[in-house]
Amino acid sequence: MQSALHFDARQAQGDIGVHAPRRRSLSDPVPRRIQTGQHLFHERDSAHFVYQIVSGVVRLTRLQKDGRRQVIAFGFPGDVVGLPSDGRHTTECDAIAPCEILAHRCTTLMQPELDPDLHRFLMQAALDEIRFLQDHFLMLGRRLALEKTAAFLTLLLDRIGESLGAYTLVRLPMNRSDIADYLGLTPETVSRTVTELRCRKVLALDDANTVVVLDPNALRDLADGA
Amino acid sequence: MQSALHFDARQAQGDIGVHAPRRRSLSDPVPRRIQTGQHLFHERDSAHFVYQIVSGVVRLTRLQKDGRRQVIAFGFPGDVVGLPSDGRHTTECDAIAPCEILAHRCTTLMQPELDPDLHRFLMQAALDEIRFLQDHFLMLGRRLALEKTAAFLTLLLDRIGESLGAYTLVRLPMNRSDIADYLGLTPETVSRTVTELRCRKVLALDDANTVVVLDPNALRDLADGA
DNA sequence: CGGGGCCTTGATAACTTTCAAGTGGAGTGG
DNA sequence: CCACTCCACTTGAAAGTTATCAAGGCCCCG
Repeated sequence: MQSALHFDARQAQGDIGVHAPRRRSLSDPVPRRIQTGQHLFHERDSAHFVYQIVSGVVRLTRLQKDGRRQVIAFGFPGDVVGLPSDGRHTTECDAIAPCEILAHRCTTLMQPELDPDLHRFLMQAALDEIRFLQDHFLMLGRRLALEKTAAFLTLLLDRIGESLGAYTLVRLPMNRSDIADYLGLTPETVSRTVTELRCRKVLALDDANTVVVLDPNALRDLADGA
Repeated sequence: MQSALHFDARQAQGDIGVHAPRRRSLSDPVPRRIQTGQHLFHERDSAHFVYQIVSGVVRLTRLQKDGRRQVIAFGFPGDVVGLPSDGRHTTECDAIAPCEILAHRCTTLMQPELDPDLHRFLMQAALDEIRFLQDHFLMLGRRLALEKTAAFLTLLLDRIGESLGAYTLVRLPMNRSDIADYLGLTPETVSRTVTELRCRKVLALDDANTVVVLDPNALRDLADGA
């Protein structure tokens, strides 16, 4: 247990909504800092805020009756997470890296007049989220673990790749289990697949969570089923 | 080829937007009728309308480079389909049963003042769509074909089941390939799985597309991994 | 009556999961 | 500074599940 570290969403919402200074957008004036492992919200929580990731990475998950877990998405800088349905959050959300996060009032979703600019921003975020979730289907729908993993790494490459001379560095903020639960595989299979990609000289690993993409084109081809 | 039957979205949009009488909502005054096999829109089409299904069923798909197809969703009465990202449709959409459909102008998405009620309706539709897509993940993420198929049939049971005395009738508007492409399986595996459910007395089939759910609880248990 | 599409079923191959063991690095305490 | 522990990752072997390839049945329709 790490109750001392546990981030109480209701408490935080109180802080933000009641005590924090406000700007025209009714948003956090400055990003809130969140530590690894802390929760932003839980599934079925009454949703008072949506969250915009400024830095860091969060993990959105759904828990199943039988205890298994599905990772719905990872939230990277620029993403908006916590969009509610029927006034409630639809997933768990916790940080897998230290984050800076802006909170925006949910009321703006259904009341454009409160903040027209923010409202438009959130509408666009919702529409983009739909497209992104559809993209995720193409990954889960792929048949082979190699294709799924290559598609996932391609996504990260485009999203958080850091140029490293001729190659590109991808720092994985999530562990093998997270990737497995995102792709519908087991951690062992993910591990084996990464090993296979390394043997094919598509990747090199500095350590388990630091990937160097040696051959981006080969990676994309594998992702597309070549 | 069935070019005579092919529904040209741009043509239809012209009809709706320019010639059709308008109401306060800028929507179709009466539902437009669509026949099986006709397209509402294609992936990457510039999006001028979103569509509300009044009756019938549509199929939302994404095509892959290698020719494979992922069924993203089926649109049933009450659903809104065609929500755009970056002003473009993100999937193919065609009817798999005769449909009545209302078209709503996309401009309302980003300009609440054009029709506040419709705007709120569409925002809610977008948020609901996000939750629904997340639900779909739990199906695709399941490990066994039996669990996936049971989860899918449970969804249809709740959505379009028709009470039939002690049992519930589910008329499948889609074929085995559609189900397979929705669940990330092959048509053969879907067929075998349905046969298995029939052997277990969970289902009975009138014909291949007419399912009688004999034991809904068993179906739900299987869907949850029991 | 013939053709085509869809569904079903069978046999085999390919793939992934499961179970188990071993490796290595980070953090802790002596 | 070193030994120890823990945890994540990796690797191996066997079992289980699904895909693939192939064939047959059924129904609708021309």
